[in-house]
Amino acid sequence: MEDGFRSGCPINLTLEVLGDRWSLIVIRDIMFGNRRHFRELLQNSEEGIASNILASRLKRLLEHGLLTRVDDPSHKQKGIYSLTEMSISLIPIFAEMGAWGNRFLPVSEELSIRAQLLEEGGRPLWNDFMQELRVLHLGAIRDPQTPSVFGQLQAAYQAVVASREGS
Amino acid sequence: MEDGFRSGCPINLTLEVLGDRWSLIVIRDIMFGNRRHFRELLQNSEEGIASNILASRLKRLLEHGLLTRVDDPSHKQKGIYSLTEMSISLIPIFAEMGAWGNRFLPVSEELSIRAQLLEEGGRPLWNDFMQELRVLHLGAIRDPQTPSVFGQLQAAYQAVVASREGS
DNA sequence: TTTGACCGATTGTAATATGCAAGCGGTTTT
DNA sequence: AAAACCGCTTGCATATTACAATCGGTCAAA
Repeated sequence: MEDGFRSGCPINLTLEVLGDRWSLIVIRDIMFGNRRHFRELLQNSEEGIASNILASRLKRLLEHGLLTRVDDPSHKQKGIYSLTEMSISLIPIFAEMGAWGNRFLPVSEELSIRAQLLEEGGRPLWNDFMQELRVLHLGAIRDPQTPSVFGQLQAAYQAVVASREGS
Repeated sequence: MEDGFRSGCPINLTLEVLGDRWSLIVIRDIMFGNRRHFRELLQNSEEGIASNILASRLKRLLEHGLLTRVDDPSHKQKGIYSLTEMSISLIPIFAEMGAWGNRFLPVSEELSIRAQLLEEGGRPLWNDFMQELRVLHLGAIRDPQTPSVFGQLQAAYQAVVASREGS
């Protein structure tokens, strides 16, 4: 029974794995921002993660099976980080967290549009997005029927940014 | 713009408010365990929260509007902690976290049954439960039509515990 | 009316996590 | 050959956490 966890409660276990201020941020950036390299995650970070924290979180997420890493064939020092089924399955949690934050916290307009679309799209959209992430990160075969959710989210974000610059 | 938050992203903001190892545990115990006093939260804690951490989390959650506190008329030193609409609205997040933990982490049977029921019940059950929590914590009027979700979850938990003791 | 259990916290101390800046040896680009 | 970039580490200061003991006050029972 004693595996180092505080309790076997599903919510507690989820918190023990993901309940800190950075782990989900890293996964979010890989997932929604398609950042696949260390430097991409470091330099494009909206919240300004420190390099040592990023390094420790990537290591931890690898250990817990939420990410995988392969060498980048185009650059001997780069690694490519990918989501796993475990982290792709976090989409509903991200969607609900985004919806809750949108409702109760002082979100900025351009960063909230994706959360809003995910909430409105509901489970069917989440499933499409998860399938798309399996294609991107797990090498699954893409179904040409389903439109790209990733593209939709990006386009909506760009549209808000553009409209705000124009105003 | 500068309100002390790292960014205006809904997911980041949610993490800044709830992204630690204890805040959601405290809310979970109030919500699913109906613990309303400091000592109840402290002594019945499955994970063994320390008293100073509990005190600081309760204070923080009050400040963020996730809990309210009133004096207990039956005891001059006791306070009664209640959920708010903001924390009751966390039900979908708890449900999704529970479902994810159930699927990917080494949960214990008796503590996972409630997460399983919440997942199977889906949005309609969540809505019933949220309405029930409004009755318990916000003084809303109870609809005698809808059966008690709280009672269902408790009964299922007890049943698992009993069956395990019997085996 | 005394006693002992209980009340919501607070304090002290040590361990751990985080934030920040600089730098590592090496690779790739110019 | 020089400069930019690569993932990642180190050192150090600060903040958060864990753990145990304890606070002054309240309550119920003897």
